[in-house]
Formats: sequence, C-alpha cells, structure tokens
Amino acid sequence: KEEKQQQLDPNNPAANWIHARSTRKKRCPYTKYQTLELEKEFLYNMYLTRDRRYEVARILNLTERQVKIWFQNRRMKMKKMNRERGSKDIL
Amino acid sequence: VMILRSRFLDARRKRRNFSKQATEVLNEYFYSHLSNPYPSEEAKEELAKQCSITVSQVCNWFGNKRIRYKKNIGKFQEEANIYAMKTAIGATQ
DNA sequence: TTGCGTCGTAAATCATAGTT
DNA sequence: AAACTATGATTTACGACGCA
Repeated sequence: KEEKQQQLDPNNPAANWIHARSTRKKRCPYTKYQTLELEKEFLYNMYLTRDRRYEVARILNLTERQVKIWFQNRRMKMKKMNRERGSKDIL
Repeated sequence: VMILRSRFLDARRKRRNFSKQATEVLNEYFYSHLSNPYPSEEAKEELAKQCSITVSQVCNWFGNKRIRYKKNIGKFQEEANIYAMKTAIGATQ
C-alpha cells in the first residue's frame, strides 16, 4: 500500500504523500487552567469513566471527545517518557 | 526533591542542533525516498544508530522535514538537488 | 456496531539555538 | 545586543486498526 514511482524531476518531486486533511479541526492550544485540571485528573486516574469525562468536559468547557483524546495523547506521552528514560536518572 | 525532578523534566526542551553528519544522513535518506519518506521502524532504528540520536528524534526530524518540505518545496530545491546528486554519485561507485 | 484502546502521523505552536 | 530565522520538541486532532 505504498510504492509509487521514481522522482528525479526537480520541479515535480513525486510528493504524492501530501495528505492534506481538509476537514480537520484546527489545533487550538488549551489554556493553562485547562491543562492543569486535565493533569490533575490524569494524576487521579489515567483512564476516565464516562461520568468523569462528562464532568471534566463540562467544567473545562471542552467536548467529551476532546477530553477523551487528551487522555489518549497523555497516556502516549507518559509511555514515551518512561521508554526513553530507561537509560537515566532516578532521584 | 520534587522540585529538582520537575526542573530536570522541564529541561527536556533544552536542545542542541544535530551534528552536521547526522543531518547529512537524515537528509540523504529523506531525499532518496522522496516518493515515500516514511522510514519503517527498522529503518528508524538504523538511522538513529547512525546519527547517535533516539528513534523519537528521528521521528521528530522526519515529521518536521516532511511538513516543512511540503510547505515550501522551492526553498528546499537546492538542497534536494545536492542530495540527489550525492546519491547518484554513490550509486555509481 | 458501538466504543474506547493504541500507534503513527499532520499541522500548528512553542522554545531556544544559531545567524545577521 | 536586538531582530530575525532555523530547527528540534511538544501539543491537538485524526485515521487506521485492534479488541471486547
């Protein structure tokens, strides 16, 4: 499901890997407050129940989907931090 | 202790540009795979090893490179030609 | 067949290194 | 040294695919 063709044309570098998600929502950075509250909730538990998700979303004025995705991303971040720190510090 | 820990973690954003040689290796891969600049997990590990950086850093580099290249192909034209020539010469030998 | 999980990524943004 | 640019890292938002 890949493998296109050759390139070599200076003006047409076979850039068909240009995806362009046209209908995607633009990324909007969360406020310090939103992030802080999300972090606190994450500290309380890494996985949300449906009820907590509803509450957190309501309080922070985010959609449940945004909260769900934030937790998914946060878990990936944690995994990455652990993974790339096997070779170092403990305090 | 927690303060020291958080201070260390916040220092993640301390960075150093990659070495010229590392950038060379990454660019060579990128431009010789322009039709599909998505290295496999194995390729990423090999590149990371060659460049003395982490796999995550290789991912970051390709992510940044792809979007910035796409955003302004013209700006990278010269660079593209240089690496295209380099790989051509390498293939000849 | 709904629904949340991970994985890999796009795109925007951040923070600072390097340049003029 | 301030202004500007390049670049590596982080943050939102999904698509693709998995599993219950």
